[in-house]
Amino acid sequence: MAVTIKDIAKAAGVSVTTVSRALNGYRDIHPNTRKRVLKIAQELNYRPSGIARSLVMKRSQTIGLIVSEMTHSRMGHHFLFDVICGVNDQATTLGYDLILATTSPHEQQVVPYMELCHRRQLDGVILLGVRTHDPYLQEVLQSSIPCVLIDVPVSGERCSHVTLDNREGAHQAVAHLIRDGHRHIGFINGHREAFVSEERLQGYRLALKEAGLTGEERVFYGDFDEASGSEGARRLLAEHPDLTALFCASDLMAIGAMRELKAMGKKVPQDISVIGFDDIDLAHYVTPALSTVHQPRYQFGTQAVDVIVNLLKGEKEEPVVLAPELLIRESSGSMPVLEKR
Amino acid sequence: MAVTIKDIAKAAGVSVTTVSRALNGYRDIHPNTRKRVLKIAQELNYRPSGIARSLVMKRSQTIGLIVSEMTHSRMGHHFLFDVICGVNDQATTLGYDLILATTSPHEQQVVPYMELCHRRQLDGVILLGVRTHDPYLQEVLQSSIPCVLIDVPVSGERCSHVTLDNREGAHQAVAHLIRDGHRHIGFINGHREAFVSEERLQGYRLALKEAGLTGEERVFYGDFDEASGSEGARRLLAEHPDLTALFCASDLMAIGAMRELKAMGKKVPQDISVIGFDDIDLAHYVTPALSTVHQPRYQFGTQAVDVIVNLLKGEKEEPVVLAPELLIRESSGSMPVLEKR
DNA sequence: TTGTACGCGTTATCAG
DNA sequence: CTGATAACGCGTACAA
Repeated sequence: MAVTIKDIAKAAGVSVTTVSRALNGYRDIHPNTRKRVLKIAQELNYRPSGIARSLVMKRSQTIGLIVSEMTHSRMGHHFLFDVICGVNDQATTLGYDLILATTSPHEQQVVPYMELCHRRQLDGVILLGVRTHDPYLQEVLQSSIPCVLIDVPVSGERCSHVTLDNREGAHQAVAHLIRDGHRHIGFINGHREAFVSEERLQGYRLALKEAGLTGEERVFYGDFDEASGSEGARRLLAEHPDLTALFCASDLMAIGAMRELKAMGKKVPQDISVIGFDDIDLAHYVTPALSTVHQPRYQFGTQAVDVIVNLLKGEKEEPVVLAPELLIRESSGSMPVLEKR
Repeated sequence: MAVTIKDIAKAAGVSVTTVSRALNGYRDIHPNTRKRVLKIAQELNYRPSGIARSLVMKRSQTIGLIVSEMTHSRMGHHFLFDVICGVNDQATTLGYDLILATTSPHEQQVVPYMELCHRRQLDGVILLGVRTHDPYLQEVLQSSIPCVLIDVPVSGERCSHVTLDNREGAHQAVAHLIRDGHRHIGFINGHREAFVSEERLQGYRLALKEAGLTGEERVFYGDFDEASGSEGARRLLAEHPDLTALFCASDLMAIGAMRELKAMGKKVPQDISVIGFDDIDLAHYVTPALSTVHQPRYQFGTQAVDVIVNLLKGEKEEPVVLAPELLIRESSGSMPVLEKR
């Protein structure tokens, strides 16, 4: 059906070797021969077969983006889409194709990591959304194919990661609240199986400690989504009515918390301040606009590709840790100390 | 490096043919031989090469999802992500791999459609975000590989599409406004190069016509994003101060319009009603919550895959037209006739 | 039931 | 500068 280099060879009266050389820009070929071959290839509307090339070259110019729990995980599209865009754009720029695959903690038990990679001859893999105990984490390290994890601080021989300085991000947010006069600050964290949760907890603790508030640790573990934010607010305030600020490990939880606070008759930020994490689109559309810690999601994607491509060249890659940025909007403010006491 | 059927054959003392047959579940093979082969394959940790298989089978079990203007187009992730999820999930379910590729009106001129398809031996393609004058539209129809367009009402021999009944969606929204007493209804449409724009315009017109409001057509063409919604509101109200309702071809434009209206000192919905289109997440987070026409985005994806897979089987496929659903929230309401006059 | 031989489209090796 | 020839990993007539 489709025209191959064999057809071109025939039409040009040369061997396939020569055609291949002409097409791939080798130097040891007569300029005229090349021109003729190129012209015929053009006329015949020749398109190279990446498949065949992959088979013989043993590399596919393809990277896999494996996302665990794409639909349900973390903030769903609020977080994932930008990362995917970044990965896609940069992969395209660097001449790689992108295969999108999804999995889940369960799926990971039935389909081995290497199965996915080998089937498609993936040159490298970017892994997104894996939890601390997921099977793939081990398999990745044992695998011979380069991999970069996003938001999972694991590295190895052919393995690196890109993430945010989550500790610093949480620290900035909580330190800001403290500067605003808050002394009783609750923390609605993500679930324990996310690496970022531990890091953000550390940032929260650090900020409290710096302010001599060590005994004031109030943590609730949610699962990053809105409903758990509501629950967190309810629980924390039931146990600790003196809380004047809430720091949340995701914007979605912050929004859930704000909804709950409103239902409780508390005004944000007059009665209680709220700061989120992620800076998803919603954050500046809700009322009041949500103060939050911005994550450069698109960059996560582009950087991950950069790292994987370097890994592919055999270079050892240091992890990439991006900087958070605290954005203060309307949901946080000074604690009304004077009025209250 | 990796273990092949050749290795298995050697280890099992049979020919590669036998191995191939055993692995692929053929019947004409001795049960014991099969067991032995399977066992050895297992022990050797064999993984089949999809690449090699694709080469010989001439199909890759891969479908391409080609998105034009992924980052900038239409509502960006608000629309795309869910579709991608649907495509991905259903493709996985049906045993297909997914290659994600992006393009743009400009890119389409430099990289021919068939280039993309052939390089990866795509079995079929789902095309998203193409405009009325995009080059790929023609190429798709000439191509021999099956394709389904999303939101582009074009069909052919090996080509079908899935879309919303946009005309009906717009009609429902505008008819609803009319039932609420509105007589002067502006329409902020998307740009002219989107197929859906024309369809929604028809729905708007139909509703006006049914109410004997033919002369009341007030249309502004935006480009689906927030800023153009603001501009639309400004322009329309400047020229037609008597407007008491605005129907917008996207939620983003509706949100932009509401922002502008607020700036103009108009209250929604007391002074003017607003209805959007899409039902993106933002719609029910903004204040007032946005009335809108819901699109089953995830279904767009799954249906597209279903259609493409049937097309692959050689079946002729009818276009899929999904039903819109009007959701009335807070941004629209009865026209305050009595108070005003 | 099993094996031989060939082909898929391409690149690489090595002579000429 | 060019051309046989052999891979790459797998499926499949055809034979045995």
